[in-house]
Amino acid sequence: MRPIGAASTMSGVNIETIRYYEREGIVPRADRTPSGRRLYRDADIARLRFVKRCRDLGVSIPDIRTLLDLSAGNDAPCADVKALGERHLRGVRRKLDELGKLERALAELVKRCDAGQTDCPMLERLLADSDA
Amino acid sequence: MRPIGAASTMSGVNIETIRYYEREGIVPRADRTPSGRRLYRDADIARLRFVKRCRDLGVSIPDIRTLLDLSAGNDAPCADVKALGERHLRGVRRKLDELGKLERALAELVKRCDAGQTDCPMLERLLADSDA
DNA sequence: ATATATCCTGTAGCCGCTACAGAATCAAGA
DNA sequence: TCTTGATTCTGTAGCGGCTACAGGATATAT
Repeated sequence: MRPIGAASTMSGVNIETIRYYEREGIVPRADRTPSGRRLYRDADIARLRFVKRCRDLGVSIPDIRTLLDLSAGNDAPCADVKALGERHLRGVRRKLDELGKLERALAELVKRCDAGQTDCPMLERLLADSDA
Repeated sequence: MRPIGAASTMSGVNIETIRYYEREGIVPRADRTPSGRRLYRDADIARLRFVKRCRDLGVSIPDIRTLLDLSAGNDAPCADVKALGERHLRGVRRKLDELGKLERALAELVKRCDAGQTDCPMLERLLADSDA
């Protein structure tokens, strides 16, 4: 049973964020000392770490809720978890693709821009009327 | 001089977003009809399109402000614009890299997950104590 | 006893919109 | 002219996922 600071260090979740998760019901309300300070057992900290891992993977809070619900059921229906993972993966790949296009567009803009000119080709291009 | 709906269609910027940009001072306060409706001339719409292009490239609002300030100066200091573009490009590449790692991690998790099992390897891995 | 660290609640802010509600105004047809 | 329906107005609140206070209580170390 550790205080919130230790739980934060051990899980990698910011203290304020832990309290936020509790408010939002993503983690259950923590036990308290007589004076009202939160106390965490290892299982609670593991749960925080789970949430952290998911967040680092870009999983949304609602999706994490779903995963936690699934894992809480007697049988964890792997097919459901997999479906969620695949859906998320598709989203990530879409973003990756968009970001790649963006990178190329931006690199092209910067490349045209040879410093020292009075009229900046990058600005000109962004300001231009046409979309070409 | 067109009403906001036309300006929205022509620039690709949502009506509500146009009003938001005006509130935030990203675009100047539009002229008004006697009854108070906004009117846009082509130059205003071009400006909206500029903002839109930048946003599509992932440029932040503060950075767009900077670009607009730069372009408003008598000489548009190309070096400054280029610096901003390069900084932004570095940010994009960093994100691209992170997203790539995420994609691989997620694909690995999903791959391990052969549907139909009682215990889901994906959940297990996310719930595991170790970080390995 | 005191200093400092940690914790509490509650509220407000961040970004960049988006979504209302409720009222006014406009354009076009009957 | 009247009516209908589309468009616009202001103002406010909400989104996600935190983060940053303020102002106070409690714990720990010297």
